[in-house]
Amino acid sequence: MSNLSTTSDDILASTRHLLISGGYNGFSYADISEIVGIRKASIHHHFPSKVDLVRELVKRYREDGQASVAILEQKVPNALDILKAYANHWAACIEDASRPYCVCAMLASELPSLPTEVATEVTNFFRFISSWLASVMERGSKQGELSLTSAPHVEAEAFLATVYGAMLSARAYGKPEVFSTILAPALNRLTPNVSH
Amino acid sequence: MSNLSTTSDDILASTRHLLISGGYNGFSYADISEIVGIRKASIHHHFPSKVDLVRELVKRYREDGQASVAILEQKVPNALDILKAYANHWAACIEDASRPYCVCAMLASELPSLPTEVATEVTNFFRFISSWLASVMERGSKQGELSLTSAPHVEAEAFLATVYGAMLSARAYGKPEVFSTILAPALNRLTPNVSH
DNA sequence: TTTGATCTTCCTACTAGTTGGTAGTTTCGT
DNA sequence: ACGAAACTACCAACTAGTAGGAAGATCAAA
Repeated sequence: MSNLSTTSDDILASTRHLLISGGYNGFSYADISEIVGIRKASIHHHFPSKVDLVRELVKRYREDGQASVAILEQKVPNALDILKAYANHWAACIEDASRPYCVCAMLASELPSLPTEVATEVTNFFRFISSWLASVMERGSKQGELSLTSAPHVEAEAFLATVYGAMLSARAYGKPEVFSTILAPALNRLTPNVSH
Repeated sequence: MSNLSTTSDDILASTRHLLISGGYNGFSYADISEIVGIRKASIHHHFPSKVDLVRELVKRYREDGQASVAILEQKVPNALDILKAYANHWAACIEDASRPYCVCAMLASELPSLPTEVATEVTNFFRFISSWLASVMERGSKQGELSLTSAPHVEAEAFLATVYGAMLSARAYGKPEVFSTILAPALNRLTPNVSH
C-alpha cells in the first residue's frame, strides 16, 4: 500500500515552487517548513543539507523530463508536432501560472555561485534537453517533417534558446502571452511546404 | 577636479559583478565591503539600503544602455549591422568573461521575489531594449536592410529572446562559443538578398 | 497475541555564523 | 569650522545545521 503523497514529496514540491520564484538563495528551510507544515529540523531528516535537497530535486526534474519525453515520442510521431507539444507544454505552464518557469533555467542563471554538485546536475539537464531536441531535429529533417536551415544540433540550440528566452521575456514583462507570440514564428519557420 | 573613480562607483561595480554571478540574494554587503576595501557600514552611507543600491545599479545600467544605443545608432546606419553589433557586444562580454551575463537577465528570472522598486526598474529595462529593437526592425524592414517574416515588434521580441536564451545556454554549458553559434543563424535569417 | 527491539518520523531546543541595518564617533579635505 | 566619508561597535532577525528525545509503525520471536 503506497501513499499518494509522502512528506518527502511535499518537501520537494514546495522547494520547486520556492526555487522557481526566487532561486537557490531565495528560500530557506524555514520557508519550506511553513508550507509543508512540519518543523525545520524534520526537513533535515529527509534531506540532510540544502545541497542534498536541491540536487535531488534537479535529478528528479531531469528524470521526470526524460520520462515525459519518452511518452511524447511514443504518442506523437511527427517531429514538428513534438516541438509544438513541447512549446505548448511551457505555454500552458506559464499561462496558468502553475509552473511558470523552468527550475533549471533559474539555477542555470545562478550557476557560477551554485554548489558544484547542484551545478553539475543542472548542466546535465541542459545536455539532455539539447541532445533530445537535436535528435528530433535530425529525424524531422530526414523525414521532411521539418525544414532546417542549419545543422540539426545548431537548430536544436537555437530552438532551446528561443524557448528559454521567451520564458524569461514572459516573466520580465509579466505577460504570459509573450511566450506564444515568440514561439509561433519560430515554429512557423521550421514548418515545411510553406509556399514561397 | 573630478575623480576618475569614486567609492560609490566602486561599490556599484562590485555589486554588478556579484549580481551577475549569484543574483539578488546571492551577495551581501559583507561581500561588497571585502572587494571595495571599506567597512560594511560605509556602504550604507552611499546606499542606505540594499534596495537603494540595486535600484540605482539597474537605473544606471539602463541609462548606460540607452547612451550606448544612441552612439551605436549614430555610428552605424545599417539596421542589420546594428543587430550584429549588439550581438557582438554580448559575444565579446561572454567570451572574455568580463561581463558574461546581463544584470537584468539575472534579476528578471528572480522577478517574483524581488522588492517591487527593483522589479519595476528591471521591467523598464526590458521595455526599453524591446522597443529599441522594434524600431530597428521596422526601419530596417522599410529600407530593405532586414528581411522580416513577422511584424517588427514580434521580430524584436524573438531576437531578444534568442539573445537572452543564448546567454543562458552559454552559461549552462560553460561554453561561451555557444552564444555565437546560436546568434549566427538568427542574424542570417534576417539578412536580405539571400538567393533561394 | 503479546512482547520487545528496531526504524522512521517528527519534535523541542539549541548553536555558530550571517544578514541588512543603526548609532555614534573619528578622520580628512576644503 | 564644516560636511563628507569613513570608522567601531552594535543589534535583532535569520541562516543552515545539530543533539537528543518522544510517538508511531513494523516485524520477529515467544
